[in-house]
Amino acid sequence: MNELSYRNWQAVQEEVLRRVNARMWKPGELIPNEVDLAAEFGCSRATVNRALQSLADSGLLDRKRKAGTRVALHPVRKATLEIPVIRREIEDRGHAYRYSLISSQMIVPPHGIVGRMQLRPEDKLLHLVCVHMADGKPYVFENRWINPRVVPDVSEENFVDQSPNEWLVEYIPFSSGDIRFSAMSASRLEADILACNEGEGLFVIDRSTWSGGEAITTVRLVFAPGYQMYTDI
Amino acid sequence: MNELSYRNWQAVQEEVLRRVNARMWKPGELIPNEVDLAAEFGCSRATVNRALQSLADSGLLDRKRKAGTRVALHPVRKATLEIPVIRREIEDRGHAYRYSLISSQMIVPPHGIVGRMQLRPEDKLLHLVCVHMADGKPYVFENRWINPRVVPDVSEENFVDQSPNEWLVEYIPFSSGDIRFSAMSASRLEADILACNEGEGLFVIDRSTWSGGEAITTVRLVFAPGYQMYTDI
DNA sequence: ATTATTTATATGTCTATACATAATAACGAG
DNA sequence: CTCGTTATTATGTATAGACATATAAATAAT
Repeated sequence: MNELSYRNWQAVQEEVLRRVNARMWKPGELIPNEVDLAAEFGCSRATVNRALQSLADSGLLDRKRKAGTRVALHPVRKATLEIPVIRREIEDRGHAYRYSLISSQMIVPPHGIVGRMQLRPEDKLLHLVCVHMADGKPYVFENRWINPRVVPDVSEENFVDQSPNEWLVEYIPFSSGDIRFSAMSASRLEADILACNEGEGLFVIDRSTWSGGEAITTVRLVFAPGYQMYTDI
Repeated sequence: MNELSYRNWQAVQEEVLRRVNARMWKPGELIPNEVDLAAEFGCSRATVNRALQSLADSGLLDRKRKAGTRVALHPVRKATLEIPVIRREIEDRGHAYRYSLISSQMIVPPHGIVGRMQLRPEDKLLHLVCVHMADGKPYVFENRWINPRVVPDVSEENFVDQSPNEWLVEYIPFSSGDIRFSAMSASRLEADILACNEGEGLFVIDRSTWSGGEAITTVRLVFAPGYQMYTDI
């Protein structure tokens, strides 16, 4: 049927994708094994492996040792969002960046934060409230808690010139965490800070960062109306 | 300093990660090339390559041919969101799924949709409005446009028993697209359908799907209050 | 000094081969 | 017929070696 050979993994991937889309290999079905595909495509098994593994990562295929490779029954779409440093995000969009610290205090956090960060009830955290602006207009409201037990240097920093967002990226190791996207209605506080109407729908990111077993920081970012997070799929 | 060898790519990756976190290799700095690292770690260059490539994918390293590999100056965090079929999302959370079609008509879409889907102005699309429910409570409001030129089978389907969300996943090839996350304030329409207050902040996903050069479908999903999208990072 | 050309080099990828590993399928004992 | 053991098999991954390719740096030409 096809005498051309697919000599690189991208070409193999495209051909596999084509066959899945053309329903030559239907959802749930087993596809030929790597050795056979390599023979058919005129390339090595490693090349087929690279192509199939990448498609499995993106959710189109399910692979299991010995069981073989199947077309995913419910292809879970994975959207990869890039979460940049806020300053960069604003500057990349061609706006002037400005940052302003609203408050900074070392206090015992409310119950919710203690739970989420798995702290002892009496632990004090650095609580920072600040706002990032694009061309002078409020862009995002940052409400952050930092654990000074994990980040001792944080005491020396006053966060007047540099935002905690940026400071942490620079001084804290690449670590694990979780992130939540949601929406909220602006309270009086958010409306004031973001210069919007009370009750308006706002995009929210809640993020916690961990180093080993300890919480480094928890932050809520509330974006001004109109904010969108975009990605290709 | 260290006589152990790192014989698999995960071990190499961990060691590289450790060195970056320990600031042995600082942000912006060039790290040794693959050949040298392979020699040091006692493994082959391919193994080092696998480890570094994976770290570059996750945003920790910047790699360029001839220029070498650097620790990223602004490590862009990438969050991978899984976008499941709505029915599955609801059922996985242990709730009873129900779906209800509100309206279905073949009409010329408004200007915004024509632009986004790059249609000719007179092209008619199938417009579907429906709601997905979890344990009888509104969960998400689906507002969808489908291009019958690309999906001819859509005319035979009435979408009473099966939601367009599910039908499309099943019958439409794996294809490219874009996705937008944002927030909105509930209008009268959303408030009625989602049984919430007018003006309430709601989480919104806008998604367009393309096959080759043609738009297949555009959908706006408006989620009931309290909805969160979660992922590990 | 500026621009075009060449060269050197680090990453990108393919190959063939080998062994590891998970998991199914076949087998055998009770 | 059921349960535990063994064999089989497809994927997972390591290796050495080779060539491809982008591009920074050096060199030559203008």
